[in-house]
Amino acid sequence: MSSTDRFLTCDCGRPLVTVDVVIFTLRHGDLQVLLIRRQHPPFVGMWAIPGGFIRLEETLEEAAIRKLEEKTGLRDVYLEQLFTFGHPRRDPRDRVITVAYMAVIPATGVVSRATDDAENVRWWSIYDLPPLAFDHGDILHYALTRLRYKLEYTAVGFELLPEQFTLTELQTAYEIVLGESLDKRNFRRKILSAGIIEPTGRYRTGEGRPAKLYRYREDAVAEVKARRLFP
Amino acid sequence: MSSTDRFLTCDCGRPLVTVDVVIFTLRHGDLQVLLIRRQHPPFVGMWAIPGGFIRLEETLEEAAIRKLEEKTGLRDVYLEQLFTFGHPRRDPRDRVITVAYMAVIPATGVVSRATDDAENVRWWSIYDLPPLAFDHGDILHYALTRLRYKLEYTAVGFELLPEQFTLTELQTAYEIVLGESLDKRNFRRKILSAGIIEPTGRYRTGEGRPAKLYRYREDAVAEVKARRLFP
DNA sequence: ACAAAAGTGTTGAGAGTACACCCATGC
DNA sequence: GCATGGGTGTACTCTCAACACTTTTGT
Repeated sequence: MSSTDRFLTCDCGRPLVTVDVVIFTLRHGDLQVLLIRRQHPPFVGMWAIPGGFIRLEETLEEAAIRKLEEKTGLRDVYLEQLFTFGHPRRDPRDRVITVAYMAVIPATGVVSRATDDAENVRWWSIYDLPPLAFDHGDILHYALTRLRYKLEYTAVGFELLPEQFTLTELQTAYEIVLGESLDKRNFRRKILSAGIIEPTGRYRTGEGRPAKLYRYREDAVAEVKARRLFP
Repeated sequence: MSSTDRFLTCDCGRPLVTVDVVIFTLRHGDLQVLLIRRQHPPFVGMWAIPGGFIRLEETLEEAAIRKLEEKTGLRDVYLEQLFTFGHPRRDPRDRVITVAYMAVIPATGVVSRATDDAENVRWWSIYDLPPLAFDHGDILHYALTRLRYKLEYTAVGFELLPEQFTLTELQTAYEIVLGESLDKRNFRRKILSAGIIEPTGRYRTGEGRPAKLYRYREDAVAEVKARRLFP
């Protein structure tokens, strides 16, 4: 069944249910989201959050994982249910309820499929978005609020970085998401005293003094997953 | 259309969507939730969170408000979307996705309709629940976690009390929800310095010294509503 | 006068904030 | 040797936690 057919085949009083996945990453020193240009009515040519109908035999999270993999080729990334949007006229064709998810993928997460069709699938700065279809502006606004919020009391910020990273890279990631600059000494003390990262023993060389590389501690990863509010 | 019909009339690949409303209140010095005994299969005789199908022309929040009023006769109470539960087999009959809400009503909120049918609609202690239908145990567990969590950084606790209240009543409400006792002096200092309540000038008399009555400040009420994460 | 609940201050520990210079490497 | 980014410590403020007695009323 094509997605368009769903709007034609039923008059039983049941709504349609979709998942939409806000995919955040860091690119070029900027917080970006993956959007898709719509090819079909309504809102042709406008940009939309990747999403689609849930299948009857999959959970909501499985649907979100499936959509995420279709667009990015990635699995096993941070994924969290955000909110369910269900205004009766958010889609002009039919009653469509969407369960919004947020995914956070590492800066180096090579996203091959996203560039297959660069005209219609691309990354956008969260601070400079194109016109958006449906209520997707609301969804993105909510996702950004939640991401910033969780950055302060969970370790979700680490999901934006590759497995090994320097403290400066971590601090820069925080600064980009929060949209404010942080004090280097205080940031380092706070992160290190939290005991959630450990040095790998390796160094990253480049211009200037080599920087010590860190990784998240295994048990800290477990703790982050536990903080996903549900399940 | 009766609720049972919905399970018979469609084979179009669309799920059913319900709202379930976890209604919290304080009764007899205990944190309680309103539950309904199921009269129809599945899970006959087990207890369930009040809920029902959304109508095509109402928002999700309107559906939750409607369900809340049907069961309690109350409007204009604190209501917040919690999480959407959508395991494919959470209802054995059909694919049913439920958007869970949490309502918090004052201890004195006279709930007339809840006692119309005291056999099948009653309050239960959150700490001593009967066998629950569907995944309603998970939903209640999540709701309690969220309520405790928000108690610490929002003013949702005030929703459990009538318009005027004493500081001891407020502290007791916090202690009941959190399941731990709090220091009287620290609690009072923290609440008063937050500047969200003000004395009414009246006193409650009873045994012992009369207690000063407080109310939430109007602008604090606005702030609480703003803290509902969405919309 | 006494029972019952309301109300009130101080101290110590830890967390957060502000702030400026030296260090190790590549070229 | 100099440009580049990495790495470090201290003092002040504020918040949080622990802790016990006095005040006001009704009977």
